[in-house]
Amino acid sequence: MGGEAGKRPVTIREVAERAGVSISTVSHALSGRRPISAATTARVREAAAELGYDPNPNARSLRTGRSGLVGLILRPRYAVAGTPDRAETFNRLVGSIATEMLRRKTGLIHVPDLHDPAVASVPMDGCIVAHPYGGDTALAELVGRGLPVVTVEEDPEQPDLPWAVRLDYPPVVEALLDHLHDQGARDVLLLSGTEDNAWNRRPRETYLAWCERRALPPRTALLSEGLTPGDVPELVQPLLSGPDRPDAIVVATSDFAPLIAESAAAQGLRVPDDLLLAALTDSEHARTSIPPITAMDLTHEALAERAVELMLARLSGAETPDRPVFLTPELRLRESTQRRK
Amino acid sequence: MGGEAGKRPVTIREVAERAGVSISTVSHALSGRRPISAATTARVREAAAELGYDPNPNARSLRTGRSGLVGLILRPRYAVAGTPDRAETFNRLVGSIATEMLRRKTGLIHVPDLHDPAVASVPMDGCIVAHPYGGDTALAELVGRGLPVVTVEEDPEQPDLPWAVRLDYPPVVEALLDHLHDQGARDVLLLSGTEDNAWNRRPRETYLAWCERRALPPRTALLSEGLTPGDVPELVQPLLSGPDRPDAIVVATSDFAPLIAESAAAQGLRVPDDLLLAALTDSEHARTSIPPITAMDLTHEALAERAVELMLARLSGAETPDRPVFLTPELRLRESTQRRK
DNA sequence: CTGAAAGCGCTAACAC
DNA sequence: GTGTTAGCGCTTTCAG
Repeated sequence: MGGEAGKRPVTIREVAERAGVSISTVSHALSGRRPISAATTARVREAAAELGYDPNPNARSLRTGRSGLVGLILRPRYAVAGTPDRAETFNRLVGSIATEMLRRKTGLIHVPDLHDPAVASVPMDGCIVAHPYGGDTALAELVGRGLPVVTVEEDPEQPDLPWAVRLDYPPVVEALLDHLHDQGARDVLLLSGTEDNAWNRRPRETYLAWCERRALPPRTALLSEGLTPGDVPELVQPLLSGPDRPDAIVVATSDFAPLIAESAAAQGLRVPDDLLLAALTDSEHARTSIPPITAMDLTHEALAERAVELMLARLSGAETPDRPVFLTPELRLRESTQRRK
Repeated sequence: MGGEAGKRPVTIREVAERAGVSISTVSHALSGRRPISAATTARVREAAAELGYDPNPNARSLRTGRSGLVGLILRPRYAVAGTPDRAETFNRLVGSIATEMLRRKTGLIHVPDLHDPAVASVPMDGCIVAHPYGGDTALAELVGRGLPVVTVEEDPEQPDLPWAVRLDYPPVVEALLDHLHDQGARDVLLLSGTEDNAWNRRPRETYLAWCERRALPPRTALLSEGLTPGDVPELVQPLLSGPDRPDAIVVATSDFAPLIAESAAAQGLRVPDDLLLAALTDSEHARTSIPPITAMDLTHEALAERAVELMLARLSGAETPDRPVFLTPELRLRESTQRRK
């Protein structure tokens, strides 16, 4: 207790002096890494407590080569730049990872900027990279440094890196498309995001394959995740007008789904009667929109739990697994894809 | 690129050898902290790039005494132990702080456990402590170490510490109580949480003062934030039965509000007709409950922004402010307190 | 069971 | 403009 801000921290040397022993004895008494007599240990502990000694983590890490800290890098640009609304996905993943790390009593560092030399680099023993891009540069950089990395979702160019937690999109996306087809959709438009990550790539691949199998012409377009809500209607408007308008839309970014529903309404199209609508991530917007919008829940809490587990296993020297961990997203069917009979 | 995991990191010494200069020249060429000829600088940069040199952050911090990292400690127990549902508040604050720190290009560390000696301590230049308890031990510990601390909400026992972002509860809680009174409530029950922090203390104080001013008998009870949803109904049931049941309830934890509405319904009481209901923090549960529940939004995004701003100012040597920063929570009036005429 | 001393990689005085 | 060197605080040999 007590003590004013800015005062010099207590060092091991001071503890040693006070306890009347050498600094190595202090180190060993406190760490228990070699036998020290009970009496000495007690004296050292007492001195340390009285002085309020707290070992300097930098000195320790410099010596041992480990910091006990894990880094976290969230790749998608919009995660940081996005509006508060858009932040839900980000918050959910970050919050889950932080919670899981706290449970495991390991510090987590949000890595500010790997490439900017003006930004101090970060003392981490390993790093979780979430939603890497295809051929991700940050990922390559870390791996190049020899740092143990675990990814949340795979780098789509390196899908088989074993230290990863992946989402198994195909069955879920197919289930969604089949559902739309069952509801009568014959002209499904896919609006992907522009970030080149697994979340945009895999569902698109599945969609194209599905269209081919069903002998339906694929229709795709892009809608950047970074758009402001105000931009969406005018981009979507043209897609909804004309005789060849789609009868179903699957949009990646769920925050845009309600805006699409509104645009449709402005053209006299009702959801789900005239247009089926689904999103590839879940959010409050999707749930509370009227009508509620069918969405794929990426189960961030589960992703976080497994990623942390994998990272800590890797740091404890576990064997390289044969393949990534696969999790299945949850399809949340709601009114927006349920045609009233 | 390239390079396999586990290989020894490149040190400044190797860069110096490769560039054919001394290590101090490398240091200065890279940091620009003293004039080095353009030719030498170029050679050094090239050598560093070829080798994939990344300065060891521990060595640097040990030397300079600063890590460029800020810690974050979230005090409420339920923040970590809570259910995924309860995590919304936590996620929102953590996500906002992380986002804000990333914008400011400063690393953020979630501090795992300050007291557990088995947990490595953390190299932080300062620490944000969110929602401290009355006479908070972690806060005292950090201050005792001389570490610059900024709090999100105040330690209720030390309300005047200037390095804090506080919420100005009284006017908002009064507005809520007045609103309930306007809607006919004459017997308002306050269900506080059990965490001894500002969020529980301040509204309670305001409530008691308000009751006295209105000459109404105060009625309060506790409902721990850590309860599982299943526990709530049986605890609330007795409060809702009998002739002296309240005609309005203000419950701190917003996740419990819908459960209280259900308990009321089970006893034949409708919200808002027979019972007004409001919560002291906002959440998806409150917004999407039927009816939607009036709640106080703690504006975590704003809290985060100001706290980060304050911390970085403090670390840059800004003067101690005269008083804490005050923010006003937002009252979200919804159907649960709107009596149908 | 305890002490002395090397050295982790870096920055900043201090020479030249 | 560049090199040499001390030393940040700790853990860990190596001696005793």
